[in-house]
This record gives sequence, C-alpha cells and structure tokens, in this order.
Amino acid sequence: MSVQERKERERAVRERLIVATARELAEQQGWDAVTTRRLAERIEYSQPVLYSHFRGKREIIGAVALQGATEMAAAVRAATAAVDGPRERVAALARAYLDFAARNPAVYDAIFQLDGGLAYAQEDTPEPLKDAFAALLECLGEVAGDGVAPGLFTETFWACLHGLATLTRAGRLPPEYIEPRVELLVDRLAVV
Amino acid sequence: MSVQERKERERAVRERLIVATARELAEQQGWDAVTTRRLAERIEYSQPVLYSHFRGKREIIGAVALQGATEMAAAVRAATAAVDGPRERVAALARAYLDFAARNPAVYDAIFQLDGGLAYAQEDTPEPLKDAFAALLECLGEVAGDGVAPGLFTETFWACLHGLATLTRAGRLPPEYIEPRVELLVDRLAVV
DNA sequence: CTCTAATGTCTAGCGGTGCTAGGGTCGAAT
DNA sequence: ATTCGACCCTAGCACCGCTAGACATTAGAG
Repeated sequence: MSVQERKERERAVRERLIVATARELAEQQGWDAVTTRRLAERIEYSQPVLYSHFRGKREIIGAVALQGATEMAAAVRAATAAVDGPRERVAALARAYLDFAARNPAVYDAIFQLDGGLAYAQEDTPEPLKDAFAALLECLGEVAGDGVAPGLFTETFWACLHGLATLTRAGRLPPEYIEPRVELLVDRLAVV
Repeated sequence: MSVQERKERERAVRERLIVATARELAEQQGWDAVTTRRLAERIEYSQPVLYSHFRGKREIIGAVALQGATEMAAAVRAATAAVDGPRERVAALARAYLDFAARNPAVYDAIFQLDGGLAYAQEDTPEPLKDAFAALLECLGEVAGDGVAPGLFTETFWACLHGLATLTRAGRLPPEYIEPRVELLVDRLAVV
C-alpha cells in the first residue's frame, strides 16, 4: 500500500511543479511562450507526461487560474481586514485588486481573459472562483446603497476594476492617474 | 499612367476584401479560425498575397480594429445625438457601447483585446482610435462633475463599460441584469 | 529469486500554425 | 516581336497542440 501512496505523492508533487512552472514561464515571457514543449523541457519530462496530468494546455491554464483566484481572494481580504470605515475599506480593496493584477499579469489573464475551461457564474463554478467573488462581496456589499442588490453592485464594481486593470495593462490607458481613477470610482459608486 | 492607376485601384479593392473577409470569418467562427490559409482560400488567392498587403496577421487584426473603431465612434454619436438631457444621453451612450460590443464581438476584441500592433494613448495613435475616444469624451465630458478632469472621467467611465462588456461576453457575468448595471453606473458616476 | 504483467515514460509523428524563398508566368513598354 | 519587370504560386521552414506505439522499469505472484 505504501508504495502506491508514495507514487501518488510524487505525482502530486509533479503536478504542482507543472502548474508552478507554467505560471512562472507565463509571468516571465507571456502565455504565448508557454508551449507544451517548453513546459515539458523545464520540468525535465517529455510532453506526454503533461497529458497524464491534464487534458491539455487549457486545463493547465485553468489550474493556474484557480491557484491565482485563491491568492487574489486572500490578498483582498488581507488588504481590507485592518481598515476602518467602509469608504476606506472599499478604496483599499480597489487598490489591492489592481495591484494584484499589475503584479501578476499572467495569472490575472488566466483567471479573467484566457480560456481555462472553467465554469463561471454557475453552480458548478469551482470553489476558489466563488470564494474570490465572495471576498469582493463581503466588502462591497456594505456600500451598495438602498435599493441596490449587493450582488449586482459587487458585479458592477468588479467590472469597473476589471476594465481599469485590463485597459491599463494592455496599454489602452496611460498608466499614471491610477489613483485618481480609483478615487473617482470609490467616491461615486460607494454609498457610505 | 492609367494602367498603373488601375492596378493600384485593384490592389486597394483586394486589400479591403482581405479586411472584410477576416472580419467576417472572425465574427462567424472566432479569431482562432482566422488563419492565413483559410483567409487566403476565402479571398481566392495564395497566402503570400496577404503578406504583400500586410506585414502579418497582426496587421490584419489592426486593420479590422481601425475599421471597427470608426464604426463604433459613429454608433456612439448616432445614439447620443438625438437624446435630450445629459443623464439620458450618457445612458444611451452606455447602451450603444455595450450593444456594439455584443453585436460585433470579434471586432471589439480586435480593438480592445487582441494585439493589432496599434499604438494607444499616444500621439502616434491612429486617428480612428483617437476619434472613438473623442466620441465618448464629447458626451461624457459633460457629466464629469466639478473638480474632475473630463479626460480622466471619460477614461474611467469607459473602463467600466469595457469591464462590463468583456466580462459579460466571456461568461464571467450572468448576461441578464445588463440594464440595471448600466443604470447603476450612470446614476452614480454621472453628475447631472 | 525468477518470471510475468502492468505501470510509466519516451521517441516519433500527425495535422495544423505563421511566414518566406525562389521559380515561373504573364502583361507592359520598347 | 521581344525583352523585361511586376506579380503570384508552389513548396517548404520551424513551430504549435496533441497522441500512438515502442520501450524500460518496477511490482507482485509463484
């Protein structure tokens, strides 16, 4: 029995190695550079090994996305936990979100831009994704204002942050003035 | 002289055919399906002909993006021109924007998601892109409110719309409730 | 301890991609 | 009529995601 357990353990280690390597490579050189050949070479196994862990490249992206979503939820909670006052808490959330996107562009893409084969906004949505939304909801639900559903407010606010994050990173928006844009969003959207 | 002119005319026609075909194919089957081989086949020329018009696939995407930006600017202006009152004008703009994105997903991607090799938010930005932003600015600048620069306000509002458009289309947001989200955005962000 | 069977991995290859070199054809100008 | 140059196509490169089948290596039975 112990032999089988050891093998499973080793397989799990290797699977984590694949995900970590894919993420690293994506952050270093972009997702285009994450080819199955290069990835296989970096983990020092042949290509087919990747397919014994994942159905294909898409699922690898999905695995990175789930890992990233967990981290993002933690980052948002950490940034908002110690802040007093709903207005400042929302501002802290917005900064933490945009900061995460700027510091982990490839991971952010995996979560929100690329096709990782994940279900979104459904009941079979993976837990990390639901939890990331929940982390936003916990903070943003407080400032939805009367007559506005917290979920709807959270979705809308989130969409605004997402727009800022993606347009900034894609060079569609000048990268300075991030802070005043955040201020504008928070001041106008959040009802304190 | 006339012969040369005719040839130039024919070249221009063919170039438009390439762009139109690429766009059509992208809207029908997604940008992934727009390969140089398929595109060449559809225009009934061989692949190298594409490269006598464009440096590569990226530039073809860029050409579709420019065409789309022009149309989008026109759509926004048309939707807002006949509307009275700044608040309703902004709401009309938002709906027109999201409607354009929903009706022309591939074109929207070409403009805002994909790499078409275009410069954004710089002085050498192509005119159609500048004009599309100007179309937004004309309407949104009115409702920036005191102490907020019209440009900054427009960028931020636009980012919100972009976030809604992309998240909705990527299945990250449930597609119903588009209207209440727009109402929320307009009511809170626009100062009338 | 040996042999068999199964597990795991690798090599090699398929059909596809974006892109390009080089040869050939056809029309225009002399 | 002939030359010459512009134009386009065939064929091929290196790479992609993915997989079939050969090959070790190891586990477990006798």
